[in-house]
Amino acid sequence: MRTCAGLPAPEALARIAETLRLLAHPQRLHLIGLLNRVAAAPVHALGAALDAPQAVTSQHLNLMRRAGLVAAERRGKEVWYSLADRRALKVLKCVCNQGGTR
Amino acid sequence: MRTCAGLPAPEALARIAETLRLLAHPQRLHLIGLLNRVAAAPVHALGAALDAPQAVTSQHLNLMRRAGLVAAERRGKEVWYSLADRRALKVLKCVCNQGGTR
DNA sequence: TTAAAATATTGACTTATTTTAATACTATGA
DNA sequence: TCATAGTATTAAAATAAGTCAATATTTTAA
Repeated sequence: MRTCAGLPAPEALARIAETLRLLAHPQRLHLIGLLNRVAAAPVHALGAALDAPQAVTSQHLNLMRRAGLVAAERRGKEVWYSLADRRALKVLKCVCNQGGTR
Repeated sequence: MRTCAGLPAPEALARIAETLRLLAHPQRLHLIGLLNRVAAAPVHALGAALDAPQAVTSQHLNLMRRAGLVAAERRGKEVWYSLADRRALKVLKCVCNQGGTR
C-alpha cells in the first residue's frame, strides 16, 4: 500500500485536485454513496434516488466516468453505472467523520 | 472510530462537498501537505514554498481557516498556520494513492 | 510617533462550473 | 419500420471561483 510519502509533485497535485473537484458536489457524492450500496444501477434509478432531472444525473455520471471514478455498462436500453475507483469511496468515508482539532 | 454508515443526510452532503471543494485546489493541497511536514509556519514561508504571491497565499489560508481546516495564531508580526482538521490530511493521503478499478 | 514588515481585505476582472431546456442518439418490441 | 423508453449531448444563461493589483490593518522597533 503506497502512502503519500513526500509531497506530491505539481502535476500530481493537479490530478488530485481534479479528482477532489469532481467529488466536491452534493449530488455526485450522493451518487458515490448510492453506488457503494447497490453495486450498480441504471441512470433513471439513480436520478430517482437523487430526485434530480435525467439530464443532470446523466451529466454528473458522465463527468465521473470520464475521470474513471465510475464505470458504465449498457444493458439493453439502460446504462448501468458502478464504482470504478475505490478512492472515491475512501474520500467520502474519511471526510464524513467529524473533523475535530487535529 | 465512526465510519460513514448509511448515506449522509442532504445537509451533511453539502458540508462534505464544501470541505472537498476547499481541498480541490493544487495550491491549497500543497499547503496542507506542507503544514503536515512542518507543523506550523508563517504565511510568507508557505507562500515562498508555493512560489505564490502573498495575497494568494493569504487568501487560500483564510478560506481554509474559515472552514476550520487550518488554524491561525499570531506570533509577533507573523501569523503561523497549522492543520486543524485531520480529515484534510486523510483525504490527501487516500486520494493520492493510485485509483485502480475498484 | 514614524517607518517598515507581515498579513488581510477589497474590488474589478477573467474564467470555470452549474443549471436548464431542448434535442439527438440508441436499443427494443410491436 | 415506427413508436417508445432510456441516455446523452448541446447551447445559453446564471452562478461561483480564481486572479491580480492596490490598499488597509496590525505589530514591532527605532
